[in-house]
Amino acid sequence: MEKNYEPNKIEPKWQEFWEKQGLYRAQDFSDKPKTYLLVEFPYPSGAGLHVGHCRSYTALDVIARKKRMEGENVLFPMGWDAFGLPTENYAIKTGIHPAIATKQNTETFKRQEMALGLSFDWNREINTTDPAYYKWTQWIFLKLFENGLAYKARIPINWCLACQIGLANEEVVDGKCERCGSEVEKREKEQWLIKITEYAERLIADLELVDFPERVKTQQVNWIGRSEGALVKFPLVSSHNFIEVFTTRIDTIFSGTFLIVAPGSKLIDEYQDQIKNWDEVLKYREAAQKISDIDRANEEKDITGIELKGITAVNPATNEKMPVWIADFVLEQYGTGAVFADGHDKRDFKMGKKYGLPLKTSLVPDDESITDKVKNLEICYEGEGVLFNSGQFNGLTSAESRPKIISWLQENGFAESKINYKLRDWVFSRQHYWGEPTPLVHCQKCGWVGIPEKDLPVELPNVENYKPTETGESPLASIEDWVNTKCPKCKGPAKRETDVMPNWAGSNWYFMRYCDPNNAERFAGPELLKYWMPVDWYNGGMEHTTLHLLYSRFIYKFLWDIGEVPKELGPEPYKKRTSHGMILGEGGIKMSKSKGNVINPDEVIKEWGADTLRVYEMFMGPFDQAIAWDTKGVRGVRRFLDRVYNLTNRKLIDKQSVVNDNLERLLHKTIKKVGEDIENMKFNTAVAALMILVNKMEEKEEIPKEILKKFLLILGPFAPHMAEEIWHILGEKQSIFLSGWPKYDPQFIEDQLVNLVVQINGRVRDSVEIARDVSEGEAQALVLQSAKLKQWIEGKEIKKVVFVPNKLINFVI
RNA sequence: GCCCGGGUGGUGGAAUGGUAUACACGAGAGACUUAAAAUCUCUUGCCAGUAAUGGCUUGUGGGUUCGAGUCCCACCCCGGGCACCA
Repeated sequence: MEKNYEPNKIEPKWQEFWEKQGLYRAQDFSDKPKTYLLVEFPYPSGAGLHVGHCRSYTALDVIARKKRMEGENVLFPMGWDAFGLPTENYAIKTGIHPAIATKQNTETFKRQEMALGLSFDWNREINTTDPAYYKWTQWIFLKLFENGLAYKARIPINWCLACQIGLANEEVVDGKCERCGSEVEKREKEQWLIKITEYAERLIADLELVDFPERVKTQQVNWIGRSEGALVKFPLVSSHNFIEVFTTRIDTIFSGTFLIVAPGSKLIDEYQDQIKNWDEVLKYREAAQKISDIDRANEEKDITGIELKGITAVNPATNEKMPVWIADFVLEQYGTGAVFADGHDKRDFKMGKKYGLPLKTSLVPDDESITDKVKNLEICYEGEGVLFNSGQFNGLTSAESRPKIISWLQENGFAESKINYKLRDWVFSRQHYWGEPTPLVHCQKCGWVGIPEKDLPVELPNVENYKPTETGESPLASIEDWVNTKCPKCKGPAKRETDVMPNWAGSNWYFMRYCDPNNAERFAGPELLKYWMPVDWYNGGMEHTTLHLLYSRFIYKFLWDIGEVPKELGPEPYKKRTSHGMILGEGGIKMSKSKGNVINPDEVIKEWGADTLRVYEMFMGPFDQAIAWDTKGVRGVRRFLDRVYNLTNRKLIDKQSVVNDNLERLLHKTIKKVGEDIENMKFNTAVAALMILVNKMEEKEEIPKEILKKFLLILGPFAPHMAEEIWHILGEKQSIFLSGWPKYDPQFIEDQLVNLVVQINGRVRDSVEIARDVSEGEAQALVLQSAKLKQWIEGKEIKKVVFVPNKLINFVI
C-alpha cells in the first residue's frame, strides 16, 4: 500500500520521542568535546514568533544536530529577553500586568519553537524577568558601581508634554510623539552611565582574537571611532579662561580663524553675562534641540549659526583674534563639543563664506593644478598636504607636522596629545517600570550606596499605574513605602533609585547563565564556565553589531578583569560570530501588522509541515542576506519532501546485489558538499545538493537501501521529522540522530574523466572529455586535431597558450 | 548625511580570476482525468536562424588580465545601523 507524507501526524510524534529520550540535553563535564552554539534569545513580543527567528534558529539547529551526530557534547539553549518597552506600553494601554503578558508571550514563543522541532535543551531555559535571574543582573551592576564604572550625569531624554512620558528615539517621528503627534522636547535627567569608553581600546584590539565576519569587525571599529589628535586650548580675550577643542587636524591650526561651539554646550552657559545676544543664543539652542543629531550632522544640509557676541578667543599658534560662533552641525557629545574652523573643512568653509567670516588656508595638496585655488579659497581642500603660512613648520607634510606642532604648543600649555572615541558612555537608566530595579539607595549622609548582595534581588514591586510620574520619574517613584528605606551602611533614612535598567542589562551576560542556569550562589559557577565557555558559535542579526554585541563583549571583559570569570577563559566571550539576513514580506518590504504581510509560522506548519518550513528557510537564499518571503517557494519545498517520502514506495534493494557506481559517486560527493556547506552556513546550496541526489535516485527503478539511509543521515539536520520517520520505516529502532554523521570516501570524489574547455582569446570555442591530469603537451596535441577548432586557428599564429590542468586551455592568436 | 552590506534570467538564486545562469519557482506544451486539482514528461536567459551555429548578457561607465559576476576606480539604486526598539 502506498504511504502518504502527513507531516502533522509524524511531527508531534517524533518531537515527543526526542524529548522523552532527552536527546538534546547538554552534559556538564562530559568527556566528549564540547560545542556551545548560541542564537540570540528573543524578545517575546505579542506578535508571536517571526519567520525571521525561525531562520536563525533552524540554521543553528542544523549545525547542532550535525555536531551531535559527529559525537560532540552540544549546548544549544534558549531563553527570553523579556523586559522592555513594548510590553510596558501594552500594559499602559490595556492595564494587563507586564508579567502576565510576558508569561503568555513566552508560552506562545516556546510552543512555536517546539513545533519547529528545534533541538534546544529546555532544561536550561532562562528568563531575564525572573527574580532569580535578575538578581545577578543587579549584582553585575553593583560590581560596575563598586569598581567605579558607574556614575551619574545629566543627560537629555525625549519628553512628550502631552503623554507625560519619556520616549525612546524610535518613538519620536519627525520631532513628534509617535502616539499622540504632539511636540517632543528634550529634558535633562540625572542618569546612571557606565564607562564603556574605558574599554574602547581593548574592544578594538581584541577583535584580533575572534572569528567574526570582517563587516562586523569593521562596524564595531568604526562605531568605537578611535582617532588620534590633540586637545587645544584657545584662550579667551576677556577672561583667564579658554575654550578647549579636540582636533585630528592640528596640521591646519595656523589657518584657524574662528571657533564653533555646539549650541547645547555647557561652555556657553558659563559666559552668559558676557554674551550680548543671549536671547538669540537661547532661541538658536532651542531650535537645535528639536533637530535630530542625524539631521544636524548631515553634510548636505544648509549651514546655520550665530555669533556669540562679546566673546573672542585667540589662536595660540598665530595669536590672532578669533570670533566665536555656535552652529548645530557641531555636536555636544563628540570631542569637547567645540571645533576650530578653517578653510580646510567643507562645513567650516561653507559657514565662513555664508557669514563673511575670515577664512585662511595653510596647506597645499601634491596636485599642483589646484594649489592656487586652495590658496585663494576658491575651493575647499580637505586632504593632507604640505604646510605654508605656518611659521617654523612651513614645508613639512601634514603627518610630519602634527607631533611637532603639538609639542610646540604643549611647551606653553596650549595643547596635548589626545585619543578621542566616537563611542559614548552607556546610559543605563530608564524612567520606566518593566525593567530591573537599580539596586542602589541614596542616603543623605553616605551618598549612593549599593544594596548588599544578601538582600538581592531588589524585586520589582507592583504598581497600579505603569506610566511615569508627571515629573518624568519612573512609576516606581510613586510607591512611597518602597522608595523610602534605610541606608545599608548607616541605617539612616535613604531613598531607593527609582529608574530601572535598560533592556541590555539582562542580555549582556545571559550566555553565561546558560552554563549554570540554576545556580543560586553565583551568576554561574567557575567550573561550569570553564567547561562551557567561550561560546563557540554565536549567530545573530547584523542590527545588533554595535549595541548588544559590543555591550556584551564589554561586560564579559569587565567580569573577567575582576576575576569573576575564570582567568583561563581569556578576554573574549564569543569565539565565532555569524549573522543572518532579515526575512522581508513578499515584494521585499518589511513584515508588519499594519501592512498585513506577516507570515505566521503556525499557519505555515499547519499547511505544509515544520520540515517544509525549515527546509524552505534554509533553501530560500544566502543565509547572511535579507530576502523576501515567497509562498510559491514553500510549495516547491513541500513537493521536494513529498518526493523524498515517496522514495519509500520504491523497490529498495540490498547494495550487494547491484553495481550502482554513478549513484554511489553522487552520494559521496553530496555527503562532502552538504557537510562543508553546513559548516560554512551555505544552507541553500546544501539543500540544492540534496535535491540533485533525490532527482538522481528517482530516476532509478531500484534504490540501494544503504544509499537511501546515508541520504537520510544528511537530510536529518534539515528535515529531522521526515528523516526519523523514514529511518523507522526502514526498520531502525533507535533515533537516527544517535547514528554517526556519514563519512565520504575520497575515491568517489574525483572523476577520472574531466571536461577540458578550449578557448581562443579567452572565448569558449569547444570542450573535450579527457583523462584527469593530462599534461599540457598531450592536451594541446589532442585539442588541435579537433575540426571545430580549425576554423578559428587556420592561418593564424598562436602567440601564447595558457593551460590550467583539468580545467581549460586557452590559445592566444 | 555618515558607517556597513548588496545589485546576476520573468522570480529566489548558483558560480576557489577559468564553460555565467546549478537548484528551485513561474510560464508554455503534452500525459493521466468526465473535469479540475495533484502528479508525471518535455521546453524555457535575450537576439538571429528550420537547424547546425553565431552574436549579446551579471546596476552604469572606465581600468587591470590570455581570461572579470569575481580584482581596481568613479557613479546610480536598494537594505541594515546611527546610541532610550530589541
